[in-house]
Amino acid sequence: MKKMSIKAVAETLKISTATVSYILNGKAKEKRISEELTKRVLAYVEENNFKPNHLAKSLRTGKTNVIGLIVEDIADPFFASVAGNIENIAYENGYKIIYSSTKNNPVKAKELINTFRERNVDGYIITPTEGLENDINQLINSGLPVVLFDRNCTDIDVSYVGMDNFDSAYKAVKHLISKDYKNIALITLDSSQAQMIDRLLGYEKAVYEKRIPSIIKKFEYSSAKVNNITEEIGQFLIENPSVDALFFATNYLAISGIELLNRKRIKIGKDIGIMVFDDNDLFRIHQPSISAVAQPITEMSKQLINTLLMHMENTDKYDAQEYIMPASIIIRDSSSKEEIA
Amino acid sequence: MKKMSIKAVAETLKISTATVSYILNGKAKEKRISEELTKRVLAYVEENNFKPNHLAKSLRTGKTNVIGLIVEDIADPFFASVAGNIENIAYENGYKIIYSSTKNNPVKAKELINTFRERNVDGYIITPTEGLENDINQLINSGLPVVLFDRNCTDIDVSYVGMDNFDSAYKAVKHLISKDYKNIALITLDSSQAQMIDRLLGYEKAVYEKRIPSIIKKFEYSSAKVNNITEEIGQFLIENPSVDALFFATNYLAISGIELLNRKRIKIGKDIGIMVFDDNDLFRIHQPSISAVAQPITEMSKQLINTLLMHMENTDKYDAQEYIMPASIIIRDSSSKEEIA
DNA sequence: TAGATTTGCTTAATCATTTAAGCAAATCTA
DNA sequence: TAGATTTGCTTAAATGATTAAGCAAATCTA
Repeated sequence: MKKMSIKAVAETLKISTATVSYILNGKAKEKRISEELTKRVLAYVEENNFKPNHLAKSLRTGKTNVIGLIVEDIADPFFASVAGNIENIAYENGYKIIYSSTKNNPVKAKELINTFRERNVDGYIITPTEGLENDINQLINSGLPVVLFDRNCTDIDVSYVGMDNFDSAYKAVKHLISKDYKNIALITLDSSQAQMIDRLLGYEKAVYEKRIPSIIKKFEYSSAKVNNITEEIGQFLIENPSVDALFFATNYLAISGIELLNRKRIKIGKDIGIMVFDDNDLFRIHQPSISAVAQPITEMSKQLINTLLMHMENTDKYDAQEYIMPASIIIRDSSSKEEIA
Repeated sequence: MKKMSIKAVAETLKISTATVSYILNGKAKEKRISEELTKRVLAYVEENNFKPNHLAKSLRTGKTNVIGLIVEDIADPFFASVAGNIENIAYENGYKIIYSSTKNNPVKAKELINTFRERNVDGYIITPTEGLENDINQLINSGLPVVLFDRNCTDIDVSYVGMDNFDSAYKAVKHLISKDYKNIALITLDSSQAQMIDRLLGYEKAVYEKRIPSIIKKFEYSSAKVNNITEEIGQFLIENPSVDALFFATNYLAISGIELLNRKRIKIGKDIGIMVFDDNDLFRIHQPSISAVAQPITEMSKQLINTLLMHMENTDKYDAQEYIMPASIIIRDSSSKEEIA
């Protein structure tokens, strides 16, 4: 079986490549190719299972039908779940996805944007690291479709899909307060990322309102190795014995924290209240179950890919859009002092 | 800033495109380009941050530097973790990864292989569905590098990276037996996939050896919606009251099972022993913690990508290789009847 | 029936690279 | 010093598509 190309097809059918190309691209009518020939070509192509070379097509048209997905870490359940959700809609629309993880490293993030540009991806979905504003602006100024998610970049007119971190943090802490916890510590990252700042501000609004102390423990992102976190949280609890509830600003901080509490036999719920940002199976199954702020992953993913597809279809007019989705506070055992049977 | 190309570079430097191309591809010496000109070109290219068009390069050379990753579900923690692990090594070697999920649907899997072929990916990493033998054979016969993982295809001479499902299932069940559980049920999928069959055979070897009953509950993969599973397991336990331990053949079956046991207030460890295939954070953090067969994800991922890279570098000689990695049985609270403090 | 229009294609440029083959000038050889 | 070799490049074909422009034959118009 010799290698097929439009040229080869044209030669065997004794017509020109242009004709074949027009027919394959559904422009037969428009280009006044006779119905008879159109049928003949389509039949031959079908029969021989010929597919035009995608690279040549991309080279000529400048479209690769590839979407670049740049997340903090593809192995993280939250991002993996988003990846799984956007995949369907992307594939239905003829797009493939190429992914990569920044590990929150701005240098790596910049590199990734550059390699994706070199690869001529048609659109970008990005969870930006700090200091990525310029690079993202360059994409936009080059007319490339971009949608940010999970965390926004301030001062850039770019589409964004995320959730209301401020409000959901506020509500989550208010829930803890309503359950009579009075010394609620926020366990978070030392980060200037918008979503982290919003979570912190939501926490502070809730504690200030009720005039209870603001107790904040910040971790360096770089030192975020699980072992360290577990121990540092232990140390923190020893130094702050009054603390009666913990509000974790991220998933993995919470996992380390829960591990510590279990190890120390501190009773979650009864001895210490827990609330976590970003739900996952683990928190639902844990005994006692862990209250969490659940991001609307499915809805966010849909909005994300649809917004990007919209941008890719209208590259002429640029119209950045923001979607701030509401989170739901899932109340479970860990935020109630009542004894669990 | 006008659009750059090798042609544009050549024109401004008043030399030919061939010269520029040779220099950029490190063939200056070989092609006897003077050192002076080489430096001049490299300096110009560096200064103007010129990168040759990847599509044109791919079209000409037939290499895209893209790896196709086809897994059951990218949102599954196990596959997400593998995706994260292979990413690094792939990127270091100049490869990007495009992923997609089969959802265990053979039709979709075939389609994916075809679209990846159309996209001219340089190599394939695949967790095959059932009935994918022909498609994989076609890839191999076309000289395309393929590595399977997680589950093998019988009767195909193809590279494979996986773990010893038979032996680890056997050991896991033997551990339960040693803890004095006498009616151990296997909760698995109704699947003809090699890894599932091996897990079943490992289970059966262990129970036959000790002359204890073989009790097997099989789920249709298609019916694998979380709610159903939870209820069906409940029903199964009612119908088989003698069962005193559960060995879950997959991750998500276990999650549903644990959810049910917790809901029914059946004490894990004490009332019923638990062992799970495929460890994850959840099982470590759960109270009581859940014993699991842990796949060596990092090692497998490394082997996977390195084997593929090896194949991609030696497309002339084909030499299929199998790596069966040992799993570790992680013994936690759930497989011991001792009371947990 | 002559000119205009429509039909049904084809020609050839273009996208941006790689690479075999070629060729003049410089240098070597004997 | 004439022929051979080496140096340092260039020419041009090829990769496989898309698409504006063109062109002969058929049909319409008045």
